[in-house]
Formats: sequence, structure tokens, C-alpha cells
Amino acid sequence: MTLPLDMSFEKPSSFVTYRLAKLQSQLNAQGTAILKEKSGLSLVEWRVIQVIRMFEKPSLSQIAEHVQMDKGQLSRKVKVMIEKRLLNSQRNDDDKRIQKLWLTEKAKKISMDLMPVMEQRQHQLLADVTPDELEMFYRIINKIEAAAKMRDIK
Amino acid sequence: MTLPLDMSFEKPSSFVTYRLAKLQSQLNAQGTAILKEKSGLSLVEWRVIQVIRMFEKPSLSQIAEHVQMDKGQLSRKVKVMIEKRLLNSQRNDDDKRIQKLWLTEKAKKISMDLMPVMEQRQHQLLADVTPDELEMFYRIINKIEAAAKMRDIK
DNA sequence: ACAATAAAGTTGACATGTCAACTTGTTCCT
DNA sequence: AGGAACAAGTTGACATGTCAACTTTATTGT
Repeated sequence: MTLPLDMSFEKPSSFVTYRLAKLQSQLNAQGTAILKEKSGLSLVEWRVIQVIRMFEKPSLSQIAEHVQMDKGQLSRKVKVMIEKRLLNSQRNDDDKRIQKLWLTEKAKKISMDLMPVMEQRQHQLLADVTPDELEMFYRIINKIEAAAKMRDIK
Repeated sequence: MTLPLDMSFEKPSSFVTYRLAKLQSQLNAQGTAILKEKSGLSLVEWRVIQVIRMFEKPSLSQIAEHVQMDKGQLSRKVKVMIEKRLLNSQRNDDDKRIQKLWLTEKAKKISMDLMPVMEQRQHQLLADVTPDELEMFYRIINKIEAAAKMRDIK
């Protein structure tokens, strides 16, 4: 077993959170490694590209909302992605505060090539999880996430 | 619903991972906020203290293993925690590479005061999750984590 | 015994994340 | 119309995470 001492917390006050943190760090490491091997993208770049694919020339704020990222951080990231010729941008005519963003052909190609790999990864991650289990998994995640929004203890 | 667009990924290649990432970021934000309000500790400091409580004067490497943290990062963090009078350290006599670490009275007190709060938090997070669900939840996490250790896709 | 190897911990370089101030453009309100 | 409040994006400061090189001490294999 990989976590021999987990159960030895006499008072496992951070058990779920600790467990999830470890899982998350494994998933990040794996995702990063795969992307590094198969492309030049970072995990964040991959997510940004996926979100842009879902929208009609989204704004930075829209992307930030969907990738759950600080807009300051995203602003810098987008700048780099434009330099790397992954994104195009143009100011919006109606509302000149807004910067519309879309994928270059290069980014589309990378995304298309990567897609089967990332889907395969997803399947492998869930290979031993039945549909019923998965549904319950999401349900529990929703419950915990809702509770995590609370700031008051007791 | 908090994630209205999740389901609109026609090809949800990063669905589980995306879902877990969001949960994780909520949990981190909550944990950080609670600790900030109730003490001067960071999440990492809290975890380090909890791990030290479980051991007999552990070494830095032992702690690093259990909090799943880079030892370089931990080395710096420990230095700060010693300056903040949370930890004491002493070189081991037998093996002089090893630095033994233990809690100061101050850290013990903070930890004791915080414990009920953090336990309460844990209970609130899991309030709507039945024991059966929780067991399954951990089982699924284990499966996904095992799969996440693989680096080969296909 | 002693060279090669490895473990513990430190340090540097650099990427990523978080928070808040700030600029510019838009909307709201009267 | 015109000022207050707000939204989009940028920037700065600083914390945290990641990776690899390096020093010192132990262990291993012959």
C-alpha cells in the first residue's frame, strides 16, 4: 500500500483533505509529464486551449472563470501563449475593454493531436471505476465542495 | 448549480481531473481561510505540525515524505518555523546528517487549540456523506491514484 | 580499508499561484 | 449629461511549488 501511515493518525483531522491533496498532486504530475512528452504545452496551457475550443472567441475573464484561474495570472499566461503563436487576440468593437481570444492553426493542430492521448488517459484513470461508482463519486465531490464553500466552523 | 458549463464539454477529456482540481482549490481556500482566522499558521505549517505530532522527533525527510512535500521546500519552511519558535531542532548523534525536529510548547498549544476547529471542519465537510459513501469514495480515490502513477498512455 | 554509491539536507533558479492596486472603458442613477 | 460605481485587463509584490546541483556524512561492495 502506498500510504502506510495514513491510518496511524490517531486523530485524522485532515484525512479527506489530505487524501485529496495527495491524489491531486499525483494527477498533476501525471498530466504534466504526459503533456511534456507529447507536446510543448503546460497543464494550464492545455486547459486554456480546451476552454477556448468550447467558446466563440471568449474573453480573458470568461476563460479565467472556466479554468478557475486568477485573471492576473491568466493575463500573463495569455501574453506568453500569444508570443508562442498559440493564441490570437483582438479588441472587441462594442466593448473596448474586452479582448477576444481564439486559437491559431498551430494550437488547433496540437490540440487535435493531443486529444486522443488525453482521452485515453481519462479512460485509464477511470478504468477500474464502474459507472455507478463514478456517479456516486461526482455526487460526493459536489457535497464536499458545497461544504467547502462555508467559512464558518461550528 | 455552480458548474453550469461542465457538461457542455462535448469531449470532456479532462472531466475528472478538472472536477477534482476545482474541489481541491475550494478546500485549500477554505483551509487557508480558517487557519488565518484562528491562528497565524499556513496550511503547510499546520500539516507539518500534525505530522510531527505523530512521530518521535522525526527528521526532515520523514516529514517531507508524509506531507508529500519537496524536501527543498520543506527545508526552507522548517527554517522559518524555527525562527517563529514553532519547532526545535537538533542534530542526531548517531547519524550526523539527520536533523531531529520537534514541537515547541508554543506550537503544541496552537495545535491543541486548533484541533477541535479542524476536526469540526472535517465533520462539516463530510456531514452529508454517509459512511458507506465515504468508504466507496476512498476506494475510488485509491483506484484513480493508482492509475495516476502510470506514465504510459495506451 | 577504501572507492563508489547513496542518503540527508541546503541552496539556486525558475514556474506557478495569490492578492491587491491600478488604468481604462462601461453602466447606472438621478 | 455627468459623476459614482463597476467590469476587463494589466501590473507589482510576494508566497508557494518544482527541479536540479551541491555538501556532508553513511553505507556498500570488493
